[in-house]
This record gives sequence, structure tokens and C-alpha cells, in this order.
Amino acid sequence: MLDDAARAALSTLAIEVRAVPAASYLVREGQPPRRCAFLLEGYSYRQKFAVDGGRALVSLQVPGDFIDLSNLFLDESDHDVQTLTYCVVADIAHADLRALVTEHPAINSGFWVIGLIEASTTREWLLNVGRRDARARLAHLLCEITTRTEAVDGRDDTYTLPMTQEQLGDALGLTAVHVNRVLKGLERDGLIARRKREVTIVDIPLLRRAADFNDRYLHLDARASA
Amino acid sequence: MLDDAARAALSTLAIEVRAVPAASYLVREGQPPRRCAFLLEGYSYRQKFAVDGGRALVSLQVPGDFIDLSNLFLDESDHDVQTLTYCVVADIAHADLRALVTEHPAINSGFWVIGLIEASTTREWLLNVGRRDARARLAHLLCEITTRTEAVDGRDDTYTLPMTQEQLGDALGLTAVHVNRVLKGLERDGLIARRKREVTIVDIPLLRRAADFNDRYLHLDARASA
DNA sequence: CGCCCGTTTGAAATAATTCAACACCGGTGG
DNA sequence: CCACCGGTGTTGAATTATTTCAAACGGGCG
Repeated sequence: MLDDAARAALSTLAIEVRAVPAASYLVREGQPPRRCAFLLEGYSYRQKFAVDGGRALVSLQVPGDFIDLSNLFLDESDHDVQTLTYCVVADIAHADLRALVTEHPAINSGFWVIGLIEASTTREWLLNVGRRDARARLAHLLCEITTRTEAVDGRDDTYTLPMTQEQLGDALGLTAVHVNRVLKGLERDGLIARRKREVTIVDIPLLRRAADFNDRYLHLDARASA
Repeated sequence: MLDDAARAALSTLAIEVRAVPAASYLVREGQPPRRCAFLLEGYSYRQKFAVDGGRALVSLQVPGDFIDLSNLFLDESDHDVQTLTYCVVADIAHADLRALVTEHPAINSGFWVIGLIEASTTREWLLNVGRRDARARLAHLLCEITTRTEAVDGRDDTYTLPMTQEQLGDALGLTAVHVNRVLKGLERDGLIARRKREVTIVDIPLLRRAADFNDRYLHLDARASA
């Protein structure tokens, strides 16, 4: 819980808001900026590459997520962050954040919580890619997206998928072609419906079961306090 | 860099050392202790389960790693930590650690760095499992183990593999059977040699190339300061 | 209008799994 | 001291999930 002083400090933070087009880089591997970006609107993702050109999306960010808290403490980024859609981000100077963190223990641990939840999510993705078949993997990702976006803005279960099938594949360790087939399978079985890029979760319980989805790893309650 | 006061604080920390047999739990999913464990000796790993019984090892810990820094800020663990071998761990009370972190910004950011490196490592594992074939995956894990253990105690390239082939499989998203075959393949091609559980890296450059291994993700330099 | 990116579909190829049997080894108890 | 035991490693053959390659389609955009 934040005390009043902490709240005040947060609200007087000097931030610079900027709009960013889709598919542009917010962070590049190896390059460290002097500011942290906070996602206000839109979606972005972290990615890493293998030498053979293989790509892995290793996490998604939705509005309310920090883009690169890691750059505050590490001076070389180990991955890229790229926007998925048009985004609005708030930049905060490293110096300000550092000051904030040392002066307000509550904010410090709040940031810790944010970082730890992200780590937890990456672990769940590792389980997903390593130990679930394509159908469950895809279903799991769909469940995560709905859960995380509705936690932000009480959305219903229809949303336009912000990702291409190729990107979905890279997030799941699958081929775009296979993603397509699995997507159709889920549709055929009445778990989801699609119209162009728009996806509707038709049967949430069924999808969750198919996905082996349990939202514990998202630490929704802990996140609320930040 | 730590100042003298921080060093002093660290050295007067009340720690309780205990020995733990192999294959015992250090942390259980859902259960939060009031202390953080630091690994002094031995190896341990984090694991998560899918409902169908599938297991994923999501990280390894070597001497010098924190077992559960996450429990300091999150009150419910989202995974287990289990010892791989006989271990010696140091327990530190949460209260002490919290005080340390709020009083010494340098220690705070040191802990951040540790957490962030671990997150980076998990992302690399995700790339490994999602986008590399079995041979590269296994080679990559072998490279990581050598690199991390030699960073601790300037070891040479022979070491007894602390893991069963089943555990290797769970760390790589593969079957134990397949791990066995791939291991033999690496041996046949002269990249490694084996005698019982003992593994020798015969040709490091070749293994690294086969693994697509680049140690940047381990942030070895940043780690040194902690 | 035409182009390009993303999607859809099929057929063939392949990596990895599954199942099953057997060998090995260290440890335990008779 | 030997026999047995369970866990681990090894091997082969059959099966399956996923990839690869290739071609065609569709729609949004300049």
C-alpha cells in the first residue's frame, strides 16, 4: 500500500507522453536509453532471435505495463521491444525513477512486484511452449490475453486479435501455418469464433480447460496494489 | 558498487545455514515462508506442472544464487524449488532483507540486477525451447551450465551432470528418451564425451556454435558487482 | 487496378514421441 | 555375500504432431 507522500511523488513525476506507430522499436537489444517507458495505450511485445533467424516472442505488454523496467538497473538490453499496434507511451527519466525507488519503499516493492509478475509470466510461457501441445498452447495464450486486457478495462470476451498468425506462432514456438490450422480447429469445435481478425471466446470454461489455464501465475491480486 | 556501510550491513546479516538432502523441496507452490534462501552449495531448480502431469524445469540455480527473492515481495509462490543435489543454503529473514533494501540503494539495485538476470535467463530458455531443435537445445543448456558454474568456481570443462536425462528433458521440453539419443549424437560427433554421468566438453567452440550460444543474456559483468 | 501481406489449404517430409523391452548400477536386505 | 530391486540409461520400431514447401486466395492500401 502506498502512503500519501508516495502517491504525491508519483503524481508529480515528470513524464513525457509520445505516440508510436505500429511495428516500431521501443527498445533494441544492446542499446540502453536513459528513460523507462510505460505503456498507456496499445500493445507491444518482447522478442529475441536465434541465429538461424528463428524468432521468439517472450512476452506481451498491455496498457498499464512497464516496457523496460529492466533498463533502469541493467545497462544493456538483452532483447527488443516492438509495438504491435499504434501505442501511446509515457517516458520517465531514470534519475527520477531511481530517486522514487530509494525514497519510497512502498514504490520500490511495488516495482519489484511488477518485475516478479513478469518473470512469473515468462515461466508460465516456458511451461506452455515446453509441455503443452499446439491446441492447448494457443488456447492458453488466448486466455491470457482476455484475462490481462479485461483486468485493464473490463472488456467483454470479444476482441480483435492484435497479432498476425506469424506472431502468434513465434509466441508459441509454432509455425504460422500450424497456428492457422489450430485456430480453425478451435473454431470448428465451438471454443472460439472468428471474423477476420476479430476473435470471440464462445465457451470460456471449455477454452480454459483446453488451455489448462489457471490465472494464479498472473498474481492479479498483487498487481492491483501497484 | 557498494559503499562501506552497505558492506558492513551485509556482513552482519543474521543468517542461518542449513544442509538439505537431494530431491527435497525448498519452496512449494502456494506456500510462502518468512525467509529467503541463498544457495551456498549444490544445485537446485524451479519447476512447474501442467495438469496432465507434464513438468517443466524453468530455471537452474548454482551456488551464489538466491532461491526465492520473489517471496520477499510476493506472498504466494507460483512454482516449486527443489534441490537437485545435496545443498547448503543460508536463510535470511524477510524483515532483515527488507530493511537492507530500503536503507542501502546500492543493495537494492544489486538485488534488482539479480532478479533481472534471472528473468533474462528465462527468456533465453523460452527462445531455446521454442525455436531451436533438440540438438541445439541440449548443447545450449550444456553451455549455460559450464559458463555459470565456471563463473562461480573457475572450473574446467569436465563436470558431473547434476541432472538425470528425465530432468534434462523437462528443462528442454523433450522426452528423456530423446535426450538420450541427442546426447549420444553429440558424443558421436565429438562435441562432448561421457563416462557415466560425467560430461566433458570436448570441443567448446563447436558446441557453442551448435548451441547458438551467446552469453550476453547472462549479464556476467553486471553480476560481478553483486 | 494491382500489389503485397497475411491467410488458407493440401501433400510430403521430418523431428520427436510413444511404447516396449532390456541393460546397468548402487543400494538394501536376507 | 549374493540376490533382488527400483531408478536410470539404452535401443528399436511404429506412430504422431508439427514442419516444410508450394500454391492460391483475399483484402486493404497506395
